[in-house]
Amino acid sequence: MGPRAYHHGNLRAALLEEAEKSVREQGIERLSLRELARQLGVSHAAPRRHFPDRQALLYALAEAGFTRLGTELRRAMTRAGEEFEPRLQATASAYVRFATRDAALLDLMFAGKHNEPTPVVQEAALGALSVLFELVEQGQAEGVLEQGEPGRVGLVLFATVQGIAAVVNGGIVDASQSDALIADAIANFIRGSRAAA
Amino acid sequence: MGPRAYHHGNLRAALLEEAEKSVREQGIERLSLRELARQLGVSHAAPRRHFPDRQALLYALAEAGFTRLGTELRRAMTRAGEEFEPRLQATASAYVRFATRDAALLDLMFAGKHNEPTPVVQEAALGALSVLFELVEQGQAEGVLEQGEPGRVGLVLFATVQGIAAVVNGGIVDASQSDALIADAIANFIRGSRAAA
DNA sequence: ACCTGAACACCGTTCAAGT
DNA sequence: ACCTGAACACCGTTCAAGT
Repeated sequence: MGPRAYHHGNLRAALLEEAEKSVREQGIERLSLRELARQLGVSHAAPRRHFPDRQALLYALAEAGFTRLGTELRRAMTRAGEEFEPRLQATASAYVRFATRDAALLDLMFAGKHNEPTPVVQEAALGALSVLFELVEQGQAEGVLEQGEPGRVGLVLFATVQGIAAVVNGGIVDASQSDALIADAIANFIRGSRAAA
Repeated sequence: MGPRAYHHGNLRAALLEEAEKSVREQGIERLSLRELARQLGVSHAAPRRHFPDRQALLYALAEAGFTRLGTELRRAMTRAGEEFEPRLQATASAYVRFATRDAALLDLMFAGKHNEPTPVVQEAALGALSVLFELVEQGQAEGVLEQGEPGRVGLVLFATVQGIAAVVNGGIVDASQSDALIADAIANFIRGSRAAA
């Protein structure tokens, strides 16, 4: 099961790996199938066996991105202990860290508007975001957050972390202020959704 | 001062207008300088007089986008009357409307991470976003929002509306639920930032 | 099954030259 | 000052052909 030579059965995985690196370093627009093929030592037509066109590669990248995001969020959540608020803070922090390190990939993952999302990407997205909804359920179970459909307040939470990521990535706020913004926004979210006691 | 023929002194404005339409209909990736030139009946090298390269055109589009966003936000705010909460709701609504109608342009405006923002774009952005900060100041003056630096809570507000826009544009939530999400998120923001009374 | 090489229609960018 | 036309180096995509 060890990795074989790239152009002997492992080309798909190699393409994804190289593409993810390229997107991180150069952005989506600069991602070139021909350049990828060159770096992996195959002909420019070889990728077509694994990805029928450029868009198919982008979809695969988005799916892999959601999978990785999900595992990073879950790890951050579990490492933060059992208490609700630190858990939420840590998870939001992990989200923004992902978004900052892979800004172009995040754009790709949530492109959604200009190239309709594949069902398989949709599913991967919901899997990653389920961590946030679990957190909301925990908060509700502990009586910290207001009751009601978890979906409603979960959506507000998701919008909150996504908004922080967008503001940081948009260059509106300096990266050094990122932690402070996370703390403010999450504290604000909790206060706003707090159970009436 | 009336509009002269496109290829006689008005090419720059014509390029911007046509490019904005193209970005709205086809997204940024499909925007082609050669195609634009074709549609306007000039040679493919003519745009170069007004925009040294493709990126320069994108920056100009972003700047124009922020200017338009600013006027739309301000109009929505003033039309909503004097009361704080309806004003905030209306302004957030206008923001999301802009984001929905010009999703690709919004991406371009906040690209920031992968092509560093020009100072002139930065300034246009701050001008548009100043509407949000004014709203925060009004809320503070009326004692509805907590005191403290308006920048801090203004940033949280901005992250909130940007997050709503991202969630709606990302296809996570159906467009029909968009109004409900806005109402929820803004109400949540106000509760979370409410003055301790 | 997987890859190659040539071909096609497109790009952005550059530059000498025209008016 | 503003635009043209040819040229260059790159794309994504297609397809017959190789192993």
